[in-house]
Amino acid sequence: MTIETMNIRQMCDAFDVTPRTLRFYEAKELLFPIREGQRRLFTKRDRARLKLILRGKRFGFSLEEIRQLLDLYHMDDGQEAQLSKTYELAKRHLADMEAQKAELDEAIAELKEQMVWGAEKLDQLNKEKSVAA
Amino acid sequence: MTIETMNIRQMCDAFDVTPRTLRFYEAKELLFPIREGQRRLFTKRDRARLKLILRGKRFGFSLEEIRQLLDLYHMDDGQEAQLSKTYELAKRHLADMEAQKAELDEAIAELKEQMVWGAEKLDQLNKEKSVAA
DNA sequence: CGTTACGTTTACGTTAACGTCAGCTTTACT
DNA sequence: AGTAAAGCTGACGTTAACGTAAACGTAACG
Repeated sequence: MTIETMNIRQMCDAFDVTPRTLRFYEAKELLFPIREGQRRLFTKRDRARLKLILRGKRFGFSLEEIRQLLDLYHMDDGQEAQLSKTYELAKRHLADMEAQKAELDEAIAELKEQMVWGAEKLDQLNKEKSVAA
Repeated sequence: MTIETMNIRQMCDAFDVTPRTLRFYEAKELLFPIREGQRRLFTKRDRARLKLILRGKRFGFSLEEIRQLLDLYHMDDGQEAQLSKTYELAKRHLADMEAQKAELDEAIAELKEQMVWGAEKLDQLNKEKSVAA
């Protein structure tokens, strides 16, 4: 069975972030650890959110953008008031990500081409060297 | 026939950036516009580089990382000294981008799933409304 | 019971990537 | 010649996302 809650150190080790980062995310209302006295306890929900946060960052979204998106993933059945708004936001992000994917594919192709060129050049240099030897 | 060189305003309009940005990139040695008196003239080479810069930024690379990568694209046949180093760097970036692509695919799939859930919820809310009417 | 380890709050510091503004040239009209 | 437009060079300001350090709490260990 997996641990229900984690302290700050366990979180840091699990996700490779600093305590400062976790406190910062809490201050920005991206995470909501519960308190045991004054210590923070991070729940399964916090861990799911953190995973999404870190992923979002890798794709170049700001913490504020991510915060809004998290609502879609953690919308409890109570407050569907903003659901429609959140849904629109998600649609925009999805479009964003798909555009990013298309461009990424192109960039990868181009870089590969350049590297073929580079490999040829390197090969050529090595041949010259072995002739000189 | 395409224009050989562009002034700063034409560049800004073409790439949707500010003059400050172009001067900043020059200061950081990412661009090397020639001078006509004190005015900058951006060549075809500068335009190619700027395109790569902006693309790199969208993938979350820092300007410094991008600056180093640009060497691979604009290595003239003279200074192949650093070619091998640059090649290694490009390999790392390529791996980076392919990892990013894999994760992006996953993220897109997950977000889509969430949106299906959201769509169902929205549908449900609309039905309740029309019953009430 | 002292101290070591882990955690907390508060607050100022830092870096990247520009924005903004002042003051000066140069070019383009009229 | 006068002046408006476009560009230039500093130089200081700004925002996001943390880093870092001080000063304190508390819980367990020897």
